[in-house]
Amino acid sequence: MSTSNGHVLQIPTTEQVQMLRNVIERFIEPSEEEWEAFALPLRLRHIPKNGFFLKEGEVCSHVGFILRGLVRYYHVKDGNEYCGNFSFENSFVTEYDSFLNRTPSRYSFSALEPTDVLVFHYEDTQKAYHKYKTWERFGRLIAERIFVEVQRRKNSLVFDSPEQQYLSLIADRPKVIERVPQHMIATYLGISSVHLSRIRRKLSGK
Amino acid sequence: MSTSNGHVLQIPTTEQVQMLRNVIERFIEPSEEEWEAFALPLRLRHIPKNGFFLKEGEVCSHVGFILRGLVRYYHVKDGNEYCGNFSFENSFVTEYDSFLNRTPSRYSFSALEPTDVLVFHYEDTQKAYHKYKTWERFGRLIAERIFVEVQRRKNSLVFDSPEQQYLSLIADRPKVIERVPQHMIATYLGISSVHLSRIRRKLSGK
DNA sequence: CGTTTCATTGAACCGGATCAATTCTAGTGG
DNA sequence: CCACTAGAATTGATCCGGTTCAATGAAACG
Repeated sequence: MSTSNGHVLQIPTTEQVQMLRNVIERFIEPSEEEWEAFALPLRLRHIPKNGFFLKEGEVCSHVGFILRGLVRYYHVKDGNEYCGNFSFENSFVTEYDSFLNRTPSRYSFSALEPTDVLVFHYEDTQKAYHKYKTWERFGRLIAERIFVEVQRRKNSLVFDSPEQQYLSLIADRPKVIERVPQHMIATYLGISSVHLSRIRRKLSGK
Repeated sequence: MSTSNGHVLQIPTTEQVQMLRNVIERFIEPSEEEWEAFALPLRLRHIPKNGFFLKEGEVCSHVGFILRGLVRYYHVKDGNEYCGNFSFENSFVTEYDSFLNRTPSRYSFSALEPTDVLVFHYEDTQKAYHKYKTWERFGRLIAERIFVEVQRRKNSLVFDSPEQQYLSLIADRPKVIERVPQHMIATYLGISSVHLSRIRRKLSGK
């Protein structure tokens, strides 16, 4: 089975679907019927290292749930890449702006490691929202959650120095430090890789 | 009638409630029963110029809908105020992080003009969410919308120069230029008021 | 009408960028 | 398994955008 983009989609295993269910049940408790309706259209997609979940200019048609691996999103400006965020296993990934408004994405999403993603299609999410109050609720809770997340990130960009932001990364998101190349972290922090290197040296001398 | 904070709350007029209804019906079409259930707990709150909608350290217990006036939110750091955003009539205002997670707000919200706000209480929103699918849906749509908004803003902070951001403000949000003092716009853009002044001079010379 | 707050302008200074050279590291093929 | 290579990280030297400090000009306001 494959999409119009040429991506190969497969039927996920029970274990894989269970990983997603565990996360979802932190938010809601769907009945068996509700769960079935939701889980049926789920597909598994493998993205090789440096492969794309979404390319700039495409309309984002899926929400992804990362089972394994690491996806970053970035923007290209003047030939340089600027990373917006990094997503790891057990979290969701999508370009919500493009997804919700059916407009071309200005950002690309690529895998920094071999990555497995459970995807569900735009039409299927909308159907689930319309048909089941539970899924409508789940959609709300997720949207609220990611809103708070990006709001905090925005405030951090404005209020915290690059050094403070880096320290917060170490404390709150060690996976980023461990698994993302340094020059990408630098663009995420809005500084040059040279400057990040100097910050690291300064910090290690304490 | 007044809250524990000492804010005076009044019963809104039909016209005032209608203003909110007009906005809401761009998203959903509630039945009369659904509308009544939602509208009943609505209260009107007046905030004088330089008065507060929410103070740093308080838990945000209301969502506000601005009928008239202008509210900004800001953070105090080293004795300086940094504005996060400005909200005008016909838009919603709340500290969603504090509101949803029942944690103290790190930001203050104050009125830059005499402001009238329709407020609904946290408990009432949660009741409406639980009882009616329509309101659950509305909550989702609003959360999605403000997520996209703050996401765009975050990206703009990273990718656009202060000058470009100022030009976007003029083009997309002229009310901010017209009704917000310049030094507050400067902190919103993350630059000093001196620098904003120079940007303006440069632009006016074109 | 004086007082205070806000916007503009000039001068000195500084954080972080850029440019360029040098390790360090990981991946590749022989 | 080692040698080679290309990308990644570090370090030094230089440069520039934007800040801070300080003074002046212009509104807003009691």
